Amino acid sequence: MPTKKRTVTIQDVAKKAGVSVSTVSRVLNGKADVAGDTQEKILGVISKLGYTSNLAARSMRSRRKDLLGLVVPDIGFPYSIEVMKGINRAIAESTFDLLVYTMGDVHKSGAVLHEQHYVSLLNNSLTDGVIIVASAAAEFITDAPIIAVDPHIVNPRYPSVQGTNYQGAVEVMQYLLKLGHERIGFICGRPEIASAERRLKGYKDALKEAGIAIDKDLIVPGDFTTKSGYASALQLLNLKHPPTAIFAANDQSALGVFQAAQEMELRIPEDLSVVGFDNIAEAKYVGLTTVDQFLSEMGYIATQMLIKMVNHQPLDVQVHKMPTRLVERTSCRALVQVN
Amino acid sequence: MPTKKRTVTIQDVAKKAGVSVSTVSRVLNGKADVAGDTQEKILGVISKLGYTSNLAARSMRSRRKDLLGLVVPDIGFPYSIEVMKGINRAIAESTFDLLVYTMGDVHKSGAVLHEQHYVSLLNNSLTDGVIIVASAAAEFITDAPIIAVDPHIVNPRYPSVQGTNYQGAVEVMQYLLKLGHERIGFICGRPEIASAERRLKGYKDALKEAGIAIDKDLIVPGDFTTKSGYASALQLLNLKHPPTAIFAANDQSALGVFQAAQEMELRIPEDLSVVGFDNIAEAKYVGLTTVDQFLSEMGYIATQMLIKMVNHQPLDVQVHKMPTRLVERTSCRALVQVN
DNA sequence: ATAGAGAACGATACCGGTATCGTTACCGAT
DNA sequence: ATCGGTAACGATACCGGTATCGTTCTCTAT
Repeated sequence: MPTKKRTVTIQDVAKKAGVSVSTVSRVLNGKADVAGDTQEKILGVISKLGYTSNLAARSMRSRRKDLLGLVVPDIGFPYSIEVMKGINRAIAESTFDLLVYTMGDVHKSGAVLHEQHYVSLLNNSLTDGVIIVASAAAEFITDAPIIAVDPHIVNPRYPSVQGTNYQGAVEVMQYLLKLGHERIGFICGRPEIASAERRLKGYKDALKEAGIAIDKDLIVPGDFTTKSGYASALQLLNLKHPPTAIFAANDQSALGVFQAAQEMELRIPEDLSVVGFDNIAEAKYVGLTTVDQFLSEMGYIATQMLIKMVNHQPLDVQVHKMPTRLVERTSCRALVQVN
Repeated sequence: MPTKKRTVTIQDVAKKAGVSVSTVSRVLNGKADVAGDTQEKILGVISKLGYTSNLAARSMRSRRKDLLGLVVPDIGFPYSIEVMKGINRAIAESTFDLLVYTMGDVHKSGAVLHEQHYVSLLNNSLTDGVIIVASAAAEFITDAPIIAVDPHIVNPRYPSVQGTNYQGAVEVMQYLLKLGHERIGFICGRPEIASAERRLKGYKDALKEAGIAIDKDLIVPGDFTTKSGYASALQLLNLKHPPTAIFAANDQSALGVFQAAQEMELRIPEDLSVVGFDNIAEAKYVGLTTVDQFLSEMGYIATQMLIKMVNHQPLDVQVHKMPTRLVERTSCRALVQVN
């Protein structure tokens, strides 16, 4: 065990170089007021001592940190991953770095509280601005740049990037109806989340539009997980009049439908048509027809908007609506002749 | 635009509650020396004002932060994602939170420099310890708990969790040899990375062991990306004597082999056998036979080891070797009768 | 020669917390 | 009545940087 070496501070550098801390700080921040040879000497000492500045100390005094924060419920979710890819890309193109705060498990108790805590933690401490993904947190924050991707509530007090969940769901239904399906099951998302509610409404409205009565048995609960998708699919498929098609509120639960179908020895799409929502990476591999809501792009745009806010530039729009696109793969079958 | 509200500080809370900052701090940290009603009043003020403590300020003075840092090259990589899942799990079980630092793009210039910078940034500023994933950074760090997952160099000066890359590669080769393959192509990983080198050595040694001469044409370069896997696969498949099987240094490049095969209208496994390494999520969907090196578990164990280090508990081992397991799926075909 | 300007650098306050030590009030014991 | 002990709380130094202002020195213009 090596002796506990104290970390090198700016004081050490100043002493070693025979100058004041002020001068070292000036060199570190590229200010003009330093003679050429002094600067060289200080830089030499810095690299010799292996000095790196203390983020905490710096961010206390100076406003600008060139750092953006990201609060995400669960890093492991495919959904989060897609969004993060886009954020990553925007970060790589910018002068900012990224600090991700995660709470490990959304479902653990007090997660929302934690979430709020972290947002303000990042917010008034370390970062210039914060991106919140799929959350209701930070409703009380007013004093710093914040942007939400797919917020849980419809009209947050801060800017956001949202998918066109309603329109996307309607398109799915029109597609299934065109294929001749009339008994279409719907696996809900978490009811407290705005996007889940929008998709359900799209499902219902499209049926009404087509003159088909809504059968309550065909609408089953869910919480966006594969597990719940599996359970709900079983429920649907064991109905006396099971649906010919299932529309799951997201791809993760659609994957659960695949599991259930396999277990009941139903082939997709021959015996059952399935559509999801999100277009996560896995969807491609299982041939799931779904709605691409360009999650990565949402992350990308949100980051760019946040950077604008940090730089005190005006935003073109407070709410950026991201269009959706139906991605037709091999999980649906036509029951009628389609032109 | 709302007026720039100053963030609420401990001073504000103290003033509002009619006590000193010391007392507020005591309440925040759960110290005993506070009267019951005083505590209640302060807690009331805190929630009324929506106060949250400034991480930067706190971590400057107090040694313990209950926060672990993670430096990861690219959040979007399936490899990183798997490791992070395990870390996430360990974090959820612990009292620590996690701060992830990413630089967006490994391939952007100066990334290694950035990486080192971030490590020490987190290290001596914000976190109690740091996990480094797949990197050569932090060679110069000596003064704080650090652990590496799959480090780029063989013997880092700090503890690490490593896969048994050599053994895993040997097993793959023995498997392919048993299936009757003799012309086996190898797509390399990034040569500067220790694990890539170990896998290559496993490939060569297994061939030697089987008495098969090494054909240099069958060993092609790569850099762990799907793109390079695609290009290298084309190179192999256009050989005068193309291989009957390709062993890619990781799953990502194996995915590139799939692309190349599809383009050349070769069926897998009928016309070409493919094996990867890592067992990322995608591998399951395409039926890729690969080596599971339990990335998630590696992240989990590394986190637990780091927590021990932070708590000044002794480590059982400095280098935790994680065994590998061949996952047989549908991307390989037997050329001979196998008992 | 002297004033004024500007370059180069130092001294110090300050950011928002925590750690340490000091102070006050109140209690029972001598 | 005086004292010692303890509970409750306040005052202040300090963490490691940056921002601000002041100081010193040189050089040029008058």
